[in-house]
Amino acid sequence: MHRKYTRHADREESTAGGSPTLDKISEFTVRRLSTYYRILFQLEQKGETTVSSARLAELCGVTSAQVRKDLSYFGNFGTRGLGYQVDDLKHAIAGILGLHEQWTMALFGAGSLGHALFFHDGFRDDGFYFTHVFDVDPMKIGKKWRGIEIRPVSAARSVLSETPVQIGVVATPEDSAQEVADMLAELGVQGILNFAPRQIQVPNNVRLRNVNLAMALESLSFFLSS
Amino acid sequence: MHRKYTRHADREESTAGGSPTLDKISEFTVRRLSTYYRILFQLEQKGETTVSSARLAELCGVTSAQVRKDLSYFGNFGTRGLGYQVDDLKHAIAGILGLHEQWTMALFGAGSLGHALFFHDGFRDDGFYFTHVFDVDPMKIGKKWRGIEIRPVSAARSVLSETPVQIGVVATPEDSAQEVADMLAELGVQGILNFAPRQIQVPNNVRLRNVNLAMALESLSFFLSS
DNA sequence: TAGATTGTTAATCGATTAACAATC
DNA sequence: TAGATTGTTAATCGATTAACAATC
Repeated sequence: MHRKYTRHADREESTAGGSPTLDKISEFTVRRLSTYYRILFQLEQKGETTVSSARLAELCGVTSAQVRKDLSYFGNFGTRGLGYQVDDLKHAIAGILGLHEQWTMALFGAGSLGHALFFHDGFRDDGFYFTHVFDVDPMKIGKKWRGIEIRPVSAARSVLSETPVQIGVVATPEDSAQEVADMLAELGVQGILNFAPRQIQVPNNVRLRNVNLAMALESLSFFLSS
Repeated sequence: MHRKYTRHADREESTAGGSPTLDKISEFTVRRLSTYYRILFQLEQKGETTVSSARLAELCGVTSAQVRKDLSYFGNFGTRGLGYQVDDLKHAIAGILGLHEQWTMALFGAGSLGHALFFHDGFRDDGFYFTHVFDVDPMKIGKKWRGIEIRPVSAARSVLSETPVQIGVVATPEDSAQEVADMLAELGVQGILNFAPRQIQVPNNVRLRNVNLAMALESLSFFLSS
């Protein structure tokens, strides 16, 4: 659909009937695309209309060759001699990252982390919407967040069968993370974003991303303690 | 101190008078050490006393060679034929990551993200303690979190000169992130953990880690939209 | 046209892995 | 001792970068 794999797709026959070899793109490239996107956003706000790979690279802390290489996997977005149109490139990257679509998400765990995620503006700006919130705490059940009622986890299976979501966000204590993940997988979510500090197992057809808040601090203290 | 660089340190003269070539260790290795640490913690809780590199690797989703190689940068922690003592290895990795030390942190931004970070147990378990909280919102200033009073950001400079911290945690709106970072750098913090979705600049003597909550979702939607 | 900058190739760099001698 | 598993080397793999022809 929105992807164009100039090099790979044109060269060799696309592997096994299916989507165009997504796996050729590394996690590194995807992460950098997120960064380019954010910086382009800021450049646009500042009123800049064009940007070179060198300038974009400088702002993102990478090399200009890296920027051009990353983009080249998806198409030709620039003009030789001139650089890139900020708005066009931003729009193109949004498309590549899937941010033109609307994503629905169910939140598990309405503790302080769940609360922070639910009200995090960055998600909605990107097209990610929480449509359900579940918790086990009777004190929380029944409350409403932006009009969405917090419901018991025990109701999740039937609720989500009725009105499915694409992504499950796990912000429960670590003990219940795997249980929740199992249910989400069974219900057919496409992806799980896990904030519980525990390795969770999911079947192959579910995409998993783990975010561990302590890890960044541990990396920091490693480099600080010397 | 707690580091032993068998290969590097023994081979070549340690570069320029200083700590033993920390820069030889990649960010990848450090991140995996965090994962090993967490898994070892869980193994210990389950009562397991020894573990092989193969088993540890399986639980962490890496290869056994990777595990042994990562550890080999810091010393010999295992016994040929037998594997590793769970408690010893866990303790050794904690030392490597600097988790035996106590780290003091100042939190900037007492919004819902700041709140979640402040009350995140994982940090204290690792030896990271918030000792100060700052915000600009008059509604929040004066409140206490676990006995710590939320103070105006304008007071941060004098407060932190008086009682310094090692790490600054930025959970402000993105507009003020750079200002806060500048002040923290000036006050001589060693590291900054930034949760604001904005690239911030810091001088070379300050270690910076950015955590962008949206990035994990964007990576997810990239792989889902096909 | 001359200067600038892309898209892409080939070279380099660094991280991962396979393999195995050392040794419990 | 025989079997298991480490620590380490050398081979492989993949990601980054330098360089440049294409071209605005």
